[in-house]
Amino acid sequence: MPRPSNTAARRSEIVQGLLTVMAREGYDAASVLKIAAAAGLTAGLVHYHFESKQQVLVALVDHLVAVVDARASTRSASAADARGRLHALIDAHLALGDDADLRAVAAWSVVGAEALRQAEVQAVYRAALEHSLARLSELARAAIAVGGVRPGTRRPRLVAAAVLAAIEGAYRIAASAPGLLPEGFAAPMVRQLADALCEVGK
Amino acid sequence: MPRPSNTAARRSEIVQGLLTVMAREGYDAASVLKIAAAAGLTAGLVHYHFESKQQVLVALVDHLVAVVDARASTRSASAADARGRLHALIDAHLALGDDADLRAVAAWSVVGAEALRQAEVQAVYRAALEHSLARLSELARAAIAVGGVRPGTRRPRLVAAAVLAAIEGAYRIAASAPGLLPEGFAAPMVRQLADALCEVGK
Amino acid sequence: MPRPSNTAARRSEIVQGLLTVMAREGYDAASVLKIAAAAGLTAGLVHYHFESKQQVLVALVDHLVAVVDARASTRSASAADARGRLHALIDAHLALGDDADLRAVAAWSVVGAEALRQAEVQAVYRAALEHSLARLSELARAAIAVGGVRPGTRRPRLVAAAVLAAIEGAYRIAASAPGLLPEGFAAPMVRQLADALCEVGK
Amino acid sequence: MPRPSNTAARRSEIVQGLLTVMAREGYDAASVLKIAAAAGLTAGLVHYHFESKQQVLVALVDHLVAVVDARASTRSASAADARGRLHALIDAHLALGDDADLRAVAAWSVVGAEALRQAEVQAVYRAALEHSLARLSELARAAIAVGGVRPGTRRPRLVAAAVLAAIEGAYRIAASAPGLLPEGFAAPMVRQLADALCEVGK
DNA sequence: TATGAATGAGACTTCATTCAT
DNA sequence: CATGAATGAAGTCTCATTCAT
Repeated sequence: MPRPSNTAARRSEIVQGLLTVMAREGYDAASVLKIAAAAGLTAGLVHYHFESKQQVLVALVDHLVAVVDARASTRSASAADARGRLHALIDAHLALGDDADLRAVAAWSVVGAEALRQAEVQAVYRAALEHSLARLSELARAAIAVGGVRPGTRRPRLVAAAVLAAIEGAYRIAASAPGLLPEGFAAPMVRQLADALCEVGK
Repeated sequence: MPRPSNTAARRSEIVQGLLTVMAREGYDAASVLKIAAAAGLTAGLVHYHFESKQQVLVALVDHLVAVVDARASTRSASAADARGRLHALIDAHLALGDDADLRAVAAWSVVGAEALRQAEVQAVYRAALEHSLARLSELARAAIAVGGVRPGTRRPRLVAAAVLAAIEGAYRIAASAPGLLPEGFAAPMVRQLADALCEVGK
Repeated sequence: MPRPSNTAARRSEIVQGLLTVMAREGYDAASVLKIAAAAGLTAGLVHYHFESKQQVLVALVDHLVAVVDARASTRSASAADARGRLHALIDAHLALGDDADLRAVAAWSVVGAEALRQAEVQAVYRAALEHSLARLSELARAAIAVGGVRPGTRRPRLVAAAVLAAIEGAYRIAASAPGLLPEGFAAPMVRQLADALCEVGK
Repeated sequence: MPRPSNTAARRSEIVQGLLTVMAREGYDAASVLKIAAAAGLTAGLVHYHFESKQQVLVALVDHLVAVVDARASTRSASAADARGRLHALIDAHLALGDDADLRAVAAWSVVGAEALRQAEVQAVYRAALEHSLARLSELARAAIAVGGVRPGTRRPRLVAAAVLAAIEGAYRIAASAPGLLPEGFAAPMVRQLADALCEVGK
């Protein structure tokens, strides 16, 4: 009679531990000992559930992407039109409502830097950006098309790229220069940016 | 007769060493030994010219900011109008003409992550962003004002923030997900973004 | 009705697991996890059947000795004379017919090194050598005695020691410098060595 | 003005440290900390002078081979004839005069076991055996040739192999089953073995 | 100024062993 | 009997920093 595994739960706890520590101190300073302590576990156990510290980071990236995806689905459902869905996607990325979000933003900032060095992290980071870019492109196309115009493929892609860059930049600024932009400023800013570029594109 | 001091030159070499290594491997992995080797020096000498490794990083940030500033001055001089000067500033940030630029972009990406942990780095990183933000604001105001309109203070600030976020985001994407956006895409994209927001603001 | 115990079978599987892993990676690198995996079991189970990893090693030594003994009995039975029985004992040690033998040779090599550190292993290793030495002595005496001569006690002991050393050395060379001596070279070599020393001793 | 390097001396001290500890506890148990302590140094310094623990082992093998070679040269010089030179080479290997020799024997025993696992160690161990084998072959040929006989190539090679195996085996037995053979027994035993095989070969 | 040896702390990781289930 | 989660110690190695020369 096999004992029920608690691996999934433990892995999740460990990922949260990394999220917490990494948001505060970066990846290298997030020692396995600190990660474990933040999760209320021992260091050895981290390596029982993960092959290496790097694998914890990869799992964390997966988690962060999943959270944004889930938020996007929820918000998108209650949007009235294409422009509304574009805004919903932007908001899903830039929602900074609570502590958890702030930690996630800081962590995402670190992930980008870590992608420079670790091939596997770069792959998953890049995949996340590609995913966002594709969805943004699609929504931008629909938003521009409103009113019967049939946009080409270039304009939506430019809008998507601009929105994605602004989102990533807003993350960075919020995490690394806190208070430089007023709280709650990011989402409306990027929405206006998207609107302006869509408008001009018509 | 005392030897002439070569401290300034040595400091500059060391900063370049950090730039090179950090662009490739991040800050923590940029050991003093590697930095020294990249500069053709020995590890001990780094600590003769800098109090700590962190001080080298601070010096590097200063250097990166100075390079962008110098480039902005040059380009701005040959601009015809307010919009041209805004474009010049954007281009100064996003010029990615050669290897040195690519290394600088990657390094700047790492600086942002390091700002999360080191108060002194955060201060200088933040100061750099504030500096850019102020100049962008000013130029945006002038660009919007063209035609006799007198914009308020909010709109230019929003344009500046959007441009700054897009620039920082473009850095990140170029460094951490190379090839995701086509080469040479960033500068025109941000220029169009700025134009669109200025236009709508009129 | 209690389940019939499978302890004996399990212990044997575990010993085989250690044999396999140790031949490849040495004793320290043969972690309990690897031993268990090689036997298709789990790590916890190893400690249910053995008090410690060291006890598995002791059991392995017993196993290796038993295998050689059994082989010696078989071969000795079909030998015509004293010299033939001496050759049979040599062959029993140096038979390297299949993979199992090669693993055993490598493992025995590691056992010798481990005997340096672990008193209990040294005791059982030494007992095995004493056992071989005694039998070799006895057979050497009989071989020398052929023709009516009555050898003293020194000569047979020297022959036995030389044969034993050559056997142990052949193990070592076969395991740690594979291919240095041609395959199948060891047994005839030691037989000739034994013959020559017996001859001279007459 | 370059400071004089003490690296050579330090490396030698570290190698001696490994020799001491390894003779007592084997290779895996010879932690870098213990090696350093045995040499009166700190653990970090070991890695300053050696790339890895394995490299210390390789250096130790080189050292052990060099010691035997030097001893062989000395003894060989005062030998009267071919047989004498063969005896000198045997004695050079099996001299067990002092503590240093005993440690060396135990260490060599461990080296053989380690050669099973580490390719680089195997290479250097094998090279050492090949070197000995070639010299033994040559001397055996000369010893057999005494009296005008011209031996083939097979017989000397067999003598050399037997002698080498007996030497390696004697090492093993001396190290791992101390006292099993009387002290000072090994060298005469192998000399007689060599003589007997040469005699028969004529 | 410059070198390179030296230190000591701390990082990641592995592992024998225990134990609740 | 068997599993697999959990622990705690220990191991190798890296590194910023110091200092005699």
